Amino acid sequence: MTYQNALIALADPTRRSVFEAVAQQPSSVASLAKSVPVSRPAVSQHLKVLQDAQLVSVTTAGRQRIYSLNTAGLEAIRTYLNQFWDDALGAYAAEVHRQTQT
Amino acid sequence: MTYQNALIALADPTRRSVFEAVAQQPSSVASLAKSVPVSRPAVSQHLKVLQDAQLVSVTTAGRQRIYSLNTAGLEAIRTYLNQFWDDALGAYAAEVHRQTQT
DNA sequence: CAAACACGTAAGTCATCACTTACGGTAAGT
DNA sequence: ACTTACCGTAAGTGATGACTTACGTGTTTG
Repeated sequence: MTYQNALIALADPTRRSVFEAVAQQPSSVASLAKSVPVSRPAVSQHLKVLQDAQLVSVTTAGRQRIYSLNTAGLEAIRTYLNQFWDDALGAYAAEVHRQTQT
Repeated sequence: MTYQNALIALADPTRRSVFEAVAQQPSSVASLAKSVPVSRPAVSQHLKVLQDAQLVSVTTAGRQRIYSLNTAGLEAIRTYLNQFWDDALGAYAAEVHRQTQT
């Protein structure tokens, strides 16, 4: 369920930039807003989407909100993608079998 | 460059359904259109996006176009995501180091 | 050669979404 | 207490994109 949100979250370029910045180093919202060509509220909205997708986590520190990487969303995508590697192997085996049937 | 297109391609639900159907079994366009609640031209458009993202490949067979799984797009996403696991490990190590500094 | 099939593409429509400004609420500084 | 800093949310706008119908191209069949 969450891998769908994670894929949608990482599809947008600026939201992906925000995510990459958070992954490199836990940061506040204002700090993240400086590394991206959009307004601070826009960054907040992106962070909400990333949080729903379990790609980032928050911790309140005084009047700051420190966002950090959450691997749960990444794990969700990875397990989803692994399924297709099995499909690829199956298809390859089937092809080999077909070629062998002279 | 292609991992961005791959993420965008897999973000849409119906396009993801088309991709999953192709991964399970190489199919023609008309065949795929039956497994999804949209028109045949819509499926064609989705397949174009998937092909640009190197998630599917085509091979012409008579008047049919057989689409099959292409692991290149999947590989692109995987290597992109792996980078963040390294980030997570680095952040964890830094945290351990901080906790150790009494 | 004509008819039918499989498919891609063009053009247009409608909804979703990314972004902005404006506002309210909480925590720190003076 | 008053001001300043940090942040989330509401409302509105513009653009992107997913979908439809209509049409053109190439391939098989009668």
